[in-house]
Amino acid sequence: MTTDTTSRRGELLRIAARLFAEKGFKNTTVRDIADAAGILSGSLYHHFDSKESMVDEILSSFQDELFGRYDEVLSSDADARAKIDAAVRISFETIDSHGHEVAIFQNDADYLGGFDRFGYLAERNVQSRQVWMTLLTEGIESGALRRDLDIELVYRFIRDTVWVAVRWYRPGGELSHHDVADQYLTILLDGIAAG
Amino acid sequence: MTTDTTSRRGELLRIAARLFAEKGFKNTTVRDIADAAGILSGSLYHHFDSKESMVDEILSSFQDELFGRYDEVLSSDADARAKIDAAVRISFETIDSHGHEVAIFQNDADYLGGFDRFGYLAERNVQSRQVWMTLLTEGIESGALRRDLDIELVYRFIRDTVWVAVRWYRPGGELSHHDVADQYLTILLDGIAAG
DNA sequence: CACCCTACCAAGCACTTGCTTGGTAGGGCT
DNA sequence: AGCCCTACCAAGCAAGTGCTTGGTAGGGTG
Repeated sequence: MTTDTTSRRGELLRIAARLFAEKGFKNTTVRDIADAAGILSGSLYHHFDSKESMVDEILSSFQDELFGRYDEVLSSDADARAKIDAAVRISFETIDSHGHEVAIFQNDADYLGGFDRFGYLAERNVQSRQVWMTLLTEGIESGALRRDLDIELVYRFIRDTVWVAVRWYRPGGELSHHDVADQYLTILLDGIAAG
Repeated sequence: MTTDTTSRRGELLRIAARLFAEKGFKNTTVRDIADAAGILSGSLYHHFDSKESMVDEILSSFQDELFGRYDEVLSSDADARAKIDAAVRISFETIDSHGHEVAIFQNDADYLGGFDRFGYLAERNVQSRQVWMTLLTEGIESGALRRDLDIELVYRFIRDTVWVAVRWYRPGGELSHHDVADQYLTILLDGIAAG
């Protein structure tokens, strides 16, 4: 046999991530994961402490990567509109490259947040809000964005719309993540009304 | 005792709907529902065939009501923009008045759709798409909406954004559903960019 | 009074769940 | 050859799951 030992663990995590994304964390059993990997459920515990620690590893490494990219945008010296543009594009790129992780976060963060070990999920939410509020405030003060909107609502609008696309976006489909981001930014910035 | 016999069933359904919305269908046990109602789990089966039939009843009656309202808008003689406006407002009103049902549909439709008895969920999705594509096509042809957008994408953005608000909107909070709809329609139609 | 009906209880069954335990195959290293 | 290490198997346990069964309290109706 000799499956590459260094990657077997990662392979199991990828399999688990796919199932968690498709069926939800609670609704995915360790036997589901083991079946998909061609082993028995008990054998998973040679690699991982628990089902929770699997999803923990999946989500935490994903979040670290994502917020690293946000930080790059925040600290860049582009103008407000360009930064908002960049932050939106990061989201759609992430849905393209890490769709499973995004789906798990979207669907199961509420449930997982109830456990101590997933406290960082709530922290990341706060952090995400700060990123966007900074960008939007910058946009309004620089005159790039209109002043007559509720900034809190605009934030929620963007956050929800951007991430919920994971429900229908499929990598390799007709529309690339660039296409989707282009269209979304057009709607967000200029609206769907004529003239 | 003598709890009003005609409403006891409905009361149990309301309790179940709240729990399904808060914790998800699969993650809500019949013991959770019974506890919240102050009875034993087995006693639920005097009123309902199964846990599935509870959520079935909750969702189907809700869907009937919702699509009845869409039909009214479609068959009205208002202009395209007014119809889109009305359809969006229906959604936020529904989130206000039937938040639990909307949440269940948003979170568990995928899972429930796997069972035969919930085939109407997929049908309703098709129907919803038709409603919106009709409205958007009408809007473009009448000149109310711009022609340079992917209509399929516009539909998805509207659908997702409108319903995902159930995640944060709370009836009786600072913002009424009218406020939210106003702001949302402004963003959707005219965008967030200045002048 | 006798009877019925609604709403419930008490107990438990069959199954699924996450996880544990003791053991094994087989490649690599000395 | 002897040994270790990684990856896995085989079996099963305790808790939790949806649901069933036989029974009961108590108000309403004839």
